[in-house]
Amino acid sequence: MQNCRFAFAVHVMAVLALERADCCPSSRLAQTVNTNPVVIRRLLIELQEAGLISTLRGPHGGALLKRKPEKVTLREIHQAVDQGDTFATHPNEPSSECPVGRKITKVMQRIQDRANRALARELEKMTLADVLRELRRG
Amino acid sequence: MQNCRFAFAVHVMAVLALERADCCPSSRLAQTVNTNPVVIRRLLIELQEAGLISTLRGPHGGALLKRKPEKVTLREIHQAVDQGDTFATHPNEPSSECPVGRKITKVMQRIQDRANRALARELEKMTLADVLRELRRG
DNA sequence: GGATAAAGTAATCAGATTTGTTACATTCAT
DNA sequence: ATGAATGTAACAAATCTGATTACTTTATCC
Repeated sequence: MQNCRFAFAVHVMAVLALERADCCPSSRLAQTVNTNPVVIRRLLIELQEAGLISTLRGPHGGALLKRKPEKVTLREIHQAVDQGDTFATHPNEPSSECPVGRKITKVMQRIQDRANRALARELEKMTLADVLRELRRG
Repeated sequence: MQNCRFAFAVHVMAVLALERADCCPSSRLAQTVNTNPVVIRRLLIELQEAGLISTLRGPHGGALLKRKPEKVTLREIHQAVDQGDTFATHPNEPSSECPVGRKITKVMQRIQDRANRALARELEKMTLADVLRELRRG
């Protein structure tokens, strides 16, 4: 399996959404996610660059949602922290002496693009507000 | 990025489709993919279990498509060799003392399911014959 | 029936990636 | 000034993954 940054990010965003206007320090976020504060801070930087949160230094600092949960799609969260492809391509250049090897990379790239777009379309349908709703229900 | 088994599998299946009725040994497949024959053989086992190919031992042995390329979807190839999820979940159990931590795993699982299904739907639309067509065109 | 060529398989290696950790610099409210 | 927080670099540890070696099993052909 792959990295868990998306899961961490959704978790963090959900906690921030519940906190509303209160700043939430990385130490607290780290506790509920059950990881190290530095891991969280690295994540916060990416969420910040994507314009989803802002952070404050100093006492009473921490992270803060910049938008209402209804206005944040899971696609944005995903792209913020996990900009890679859904699956990997050939690690070594395929043989150029084979008609398939010569062109497969380009064809695979097109398949990748379609897969990425399909995934993005689905994540676009879900917002942070939906996640909160599901958390309430169980 | 993740594993490249899907890319390898599509490559292998495309070569087998071009070979038609001829058996193709793992050594030849390994050459065009540019990897080790054992890597290919491990892949062939999975494709075989999925009912997409059959293999023969002994001299003039190798792998052989079981169906026409029009009847093989990329979804089948993907599921055969890459049955995992599109993204990973929390490596460590989230805190049960936080209302989010207590339920996030289940919610993430639902998100995963939707993402997996969306990906599968897209891959279902493409067949091995489509791949061959694109390989011919460039 | 022996030689040969292939798949099947187990064990291991090497490299890359990723998460977690420590330490420290920087910022800012009080 | 102090203290609490982020930002950040460096590194440790674990995991994953592709590649490799070596061997067994199976089947074909002479």
